[in-house]
Amino acid sequence: MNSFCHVDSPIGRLLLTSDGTALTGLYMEPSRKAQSTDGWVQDAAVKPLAEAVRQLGEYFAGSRREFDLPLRLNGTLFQTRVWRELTEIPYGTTWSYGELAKRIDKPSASRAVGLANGRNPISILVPCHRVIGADGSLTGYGGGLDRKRWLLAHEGLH
Amino acid sequence: MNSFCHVDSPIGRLLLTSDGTALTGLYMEPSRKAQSTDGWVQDAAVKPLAEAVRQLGEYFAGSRREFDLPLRLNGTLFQTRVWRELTEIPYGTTWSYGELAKRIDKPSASRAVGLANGRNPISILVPCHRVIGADGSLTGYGGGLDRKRWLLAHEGLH
DNA sequence: ATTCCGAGGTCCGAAAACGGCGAGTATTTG
DNA sequence: CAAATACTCGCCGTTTTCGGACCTCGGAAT
Repeated sequence: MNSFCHVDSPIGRLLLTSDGTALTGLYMEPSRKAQSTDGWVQDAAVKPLAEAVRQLGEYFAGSRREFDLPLRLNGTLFQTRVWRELTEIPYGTTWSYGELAKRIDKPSASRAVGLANGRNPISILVPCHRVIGADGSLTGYGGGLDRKRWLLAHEGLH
Repeated sequence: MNSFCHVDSPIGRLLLTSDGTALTGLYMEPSRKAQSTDGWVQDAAVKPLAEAVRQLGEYFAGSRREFDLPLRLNGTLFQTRVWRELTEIPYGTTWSYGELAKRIDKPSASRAVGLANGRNPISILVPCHRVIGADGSLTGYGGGLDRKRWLLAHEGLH
């Protein structure tokens, strides 16, 4: 049973989704890639949703640097490898797309990494905002570069 | 919840599947198009399965000529039209692929009908064995021509 | 800084291949 | 001469394949 809920944050309202046992999505609104919730149930009491809301509150308050929550990442083999690797980037740290590519043994797939990055279904918790260009430029972000900048600044960078 | 069960018959062991409310498949074993039952539950007590087993017993015993059971047919628009039309063919009767094609208002799609026929997920209950070539030849059958021959003979033909 | 090009995974549309056919001609048989 | 086979070709929904385009890059050359 799929459920969802919303939560407000310094970077706008967030949409969280869950299959009941794990968190399956975290989308920023408004955003082009708005997830459709047709036929889903709005229920903030679902365990993964409630837990995510709590940890996000602590993250934005500055008292939490790591998340501990079951995530379910649905994607191609390559995408899930990228997304899992993303969760290895420490708080307040940035990697380049190329570094991430090397980490998953595809040293020349940095551009494909960017593509997979853009498909990340769980923003913030899977910290795709911590990946920037090799020259230090932010290059892009699903929720808009402003939010990427905000998140990195919030983690003490720049 | 998907469940399945097996039943023996004069033409070999049959695999039956159900989504809990209707019958979703009937496959002959061994067969190339063996359905995978990964993650499914073996439970012959599920209503549609138990009912199908009972009616199949009567069919093979010769005391039943029509089936009465909820079926769920998953396929393309064209396929479901073909499969539904198949259930209109009376016991002990054969149609040609071309006749069936005319019946669904696609008089020149006899070859496509053959294709859809081969994809029939519920053998016997959706009697694709009652369709033969315009010249009377059996032409083909998912479970093998021997079984097609047997079924037609069982229904008093040839 | 800017431009150029090669890299690789994914998506999308077009095109071709693939059959459980059938009708119409050829070719073979008694 | 029939009548039974054999071949050819058009038929059409589905599946598979293939070729480009796209993109949150990076390094080398201007």
